[in-house]
Amino acid sequence: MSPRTKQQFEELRKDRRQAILNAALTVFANSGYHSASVSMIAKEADVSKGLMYNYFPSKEAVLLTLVNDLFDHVVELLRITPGEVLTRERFIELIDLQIDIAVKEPQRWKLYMSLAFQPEVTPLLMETMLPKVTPFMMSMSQYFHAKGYEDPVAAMRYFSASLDGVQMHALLDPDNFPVEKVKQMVIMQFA
Amino acid sequence: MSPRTKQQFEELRKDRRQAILNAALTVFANSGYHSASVSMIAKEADVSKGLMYNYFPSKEAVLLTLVNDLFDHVVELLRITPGEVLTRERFIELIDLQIDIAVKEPQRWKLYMSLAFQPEVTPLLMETMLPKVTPFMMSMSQYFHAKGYEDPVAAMRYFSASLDGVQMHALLDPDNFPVEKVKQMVIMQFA
DNA sequence: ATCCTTTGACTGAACGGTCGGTCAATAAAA
DNA sequence: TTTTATTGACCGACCGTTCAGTCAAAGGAT
Repeated sequence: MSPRTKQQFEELRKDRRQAILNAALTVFANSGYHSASVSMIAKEADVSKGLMYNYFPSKEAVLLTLVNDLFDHVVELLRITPGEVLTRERFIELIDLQIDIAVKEPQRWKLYMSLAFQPEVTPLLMETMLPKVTPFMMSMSQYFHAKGYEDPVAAMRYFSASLDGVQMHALLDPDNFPVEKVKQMVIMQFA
Repeated sequence: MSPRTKQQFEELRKDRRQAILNAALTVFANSGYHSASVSMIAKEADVSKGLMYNYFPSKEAVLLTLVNDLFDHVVELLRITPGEVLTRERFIELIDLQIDIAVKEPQRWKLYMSLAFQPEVTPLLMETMLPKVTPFMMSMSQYFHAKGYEDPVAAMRYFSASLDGVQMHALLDPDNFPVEKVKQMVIMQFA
């Protein structure tokens, strides 16, 4: 009744699935979500177009999977526990990690940034993003509160806006943007 | 032997052209450049699809015109003269103006931001942008140099990254982002 | 007044091409 | 034979773009 074992199939599917995701990330990051075609992704993944639809129900589903994986990756990297109280060292480490993500994984981060202003995907983006970043936000404003800022929430918003700006510029001009120096300035200012 | 006068035609064309540009800005800002179709723009402008091509050679040309107009608008608003030496008041005014652009003209600025990560248009964008923003950059780093920063260029890059981040967040969450408070914090920090 | 000619803005059907998505047929393994 | 991954021809929809033709307006001629 069963040719290959369930396990064999599962492993096969897992690998193929990942190959497709990797290819999609590359193509999306290089061409942008809308300009990237399913055929391009299939070719990049060395797979037929049809097979894509055996693994994902739609092009959009591929995108959402990628974004979800990205957020999970970030959460795991930062290891923020809800309600965590930040020491100065921890705060500095978080700045360091956050900026490094953009530098070390430009593809993933470019994709994420490029979606921020694509109105038809932004709601879906926010939906999966918000619950995962709120603990981070909370700890941040708590940190600023402890530092004596009169409006910790505003400080937190300014801080995270600055961080995003730095990531953005680091991505758009990776050869000239002085990441390390800027990182030090961010730390000087906020920590 | 003569139909409408030259002048009549010119005025007519000027109005229609602007109507098309306004419609295009709306549609581009709401749907993003790639998702927006020429038909959508035509409908928004109350004009036939064909007429669009009487006024602009291509969809891309419409976009480039919009972007160019935006930059001219910004240059005129900031009134930076090449080589200008900034006083503290002037520097503060520039911060104020820059952030206000994003708040007061969200459509235009959203469009501009959404293009930053659309790889096939970015080169064209940079081409028309760079010569117009370099005077600004120069004056900035000169200001930081005068303030005694040891690396004025890095400071300038950090500063403009922060500004972009603030504009970005102000656009993405206009209802909750505390623009005025953040503006004061930017001034406190950099001026 | 009435025609007639000339102009260029304007329309909408149509074009070649590409898109996301489907599906019948096949390959391969047990 | 059964099961499941895999293929690529194929579909309808829509894309940006083109173009043959329509139309209102204005002035000269009658």
